[in-house]
Amino acid sequence: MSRLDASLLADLPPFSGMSRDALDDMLARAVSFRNPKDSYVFREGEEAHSFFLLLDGYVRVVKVTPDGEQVIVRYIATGELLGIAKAIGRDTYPANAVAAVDCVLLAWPSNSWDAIVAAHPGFATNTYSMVGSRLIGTQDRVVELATERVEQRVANAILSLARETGRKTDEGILIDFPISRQDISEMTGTTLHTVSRLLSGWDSKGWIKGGRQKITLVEGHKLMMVASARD
Amino acid sequence: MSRLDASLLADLPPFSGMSRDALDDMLARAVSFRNPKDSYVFREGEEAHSFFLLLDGYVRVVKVTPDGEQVIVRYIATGELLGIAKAIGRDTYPANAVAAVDCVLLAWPSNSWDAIVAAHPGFATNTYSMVGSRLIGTQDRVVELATERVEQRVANAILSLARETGRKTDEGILIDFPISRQDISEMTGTTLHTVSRLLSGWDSKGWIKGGRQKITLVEGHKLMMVASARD
DNA sequence: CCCGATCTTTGCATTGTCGCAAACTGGAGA
DNA sequence: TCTCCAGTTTGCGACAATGCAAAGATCGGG
Repeated sequence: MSRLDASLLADLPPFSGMSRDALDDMLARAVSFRNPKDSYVFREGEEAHSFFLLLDGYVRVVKVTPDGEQVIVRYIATGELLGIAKAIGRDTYPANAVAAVDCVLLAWPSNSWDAIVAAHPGFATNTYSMVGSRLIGTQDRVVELATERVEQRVANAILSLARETGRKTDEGILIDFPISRQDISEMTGTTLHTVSRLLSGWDSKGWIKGGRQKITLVEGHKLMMVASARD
Repeated sequence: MSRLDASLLADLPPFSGMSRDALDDMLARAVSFRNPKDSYVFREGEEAHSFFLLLDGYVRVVKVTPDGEQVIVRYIATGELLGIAKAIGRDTYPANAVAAVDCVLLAWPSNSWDAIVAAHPGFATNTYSMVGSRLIGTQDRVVELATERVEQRVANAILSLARETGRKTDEGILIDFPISRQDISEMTGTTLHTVSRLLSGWDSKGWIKGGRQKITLVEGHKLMMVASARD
């Protein structure tokens, strides 16, 4: 296992406002490991033995319906926490977490949650407000699914992905991990066919640049027009 | 203002596990008031001066889209907390809360949140796990909107309302507050017309009994069949 | 370097749901 | 009791999105 330094954590939102000593203490309680692309970090229903910090990579949080359809609940980006079941009074994970690329994670045993919270109230506060942000974000998603048409939802999904995980290239803003038409459809509640039709339409207008498991946002403002179109 | 007794709170989930003294202390910090039907408890964007416990009645939590469409995010039933912005690191309310019937509420000033949490860690834990349940419930709602058809979503909405707020009558389980077809449509992301068509269809089959702002669930298992129909 | 698996595109028929319009109904208030 | 209004029902045409099917493109591995 590689050596880890507190400076790794210092700039990450979950640890903001914490002293160097506190970070050392947090690190001392954690173990680091890797998850290759497409492997599970945890599975829905599984006992929540650990909670995690994503040190590098991207993780997809996925729910599966009784008849096998997949829905992507959210993407976790580098520096975010995941699997914090204990913080919300659960002892099993409520969804599946899959590495979207090769990932590096830090894991803390769930049974150390109370001790960590007691020792680091700032960490607790940060975590609870993150849960709150996710709740609000998920509610916004409900509003979106309830009121907007597919075209707008797909435009919004691409804009958020570009915003949260985008990397600037000379063509535009590239979404930083492999993402298929199918993935976009599972984020927006539609089919890969419809997504493909929309994306190739925008591609031919030059608003985005598509590729195999790749999307580059070229003209963000055009997509914003689509996303907020009144009709 | 009427006299309030700690026994009012003792059985409510947010206060479970708390001592009588602790409940007295909580009560001492709160003020009670009434909200007539259709009045706002708080509005989206407003500074979160207080958080609330619903002592009696039902409250609708509503979001409004840029073009004026309404979405009902959730119903708050008697005994639940609402407006706990401070618990999730916010200082404005993220949605509107409207009394669905005449309501009685208890309010605590938001700036006493930290003191209350420090004095009553059990209350804090209960609150955080409630936030977690709401997050998980909202995620389930996303999955539902993304994968199920209108018919199934409407069936599910009625089943949950009956489960959470139902009152047994001789005809079946009556939803305990006035609820219009429009309300159901705002919960399920459809139009009042489609809801009306579905309900009158089920009514003529005897599965439910409709009325003006009234729904009675007669044959729950039939609706469960609809809700989980593969096609 | 070529093959096969995976991902993407596109055409066409079908349909679930909406949007509009109009008639109906029940209950509250005068 | 009558009136009025908000809420409900229902018909019908329109269309967004799906489902199915098949071809095309791209990448990784042998």
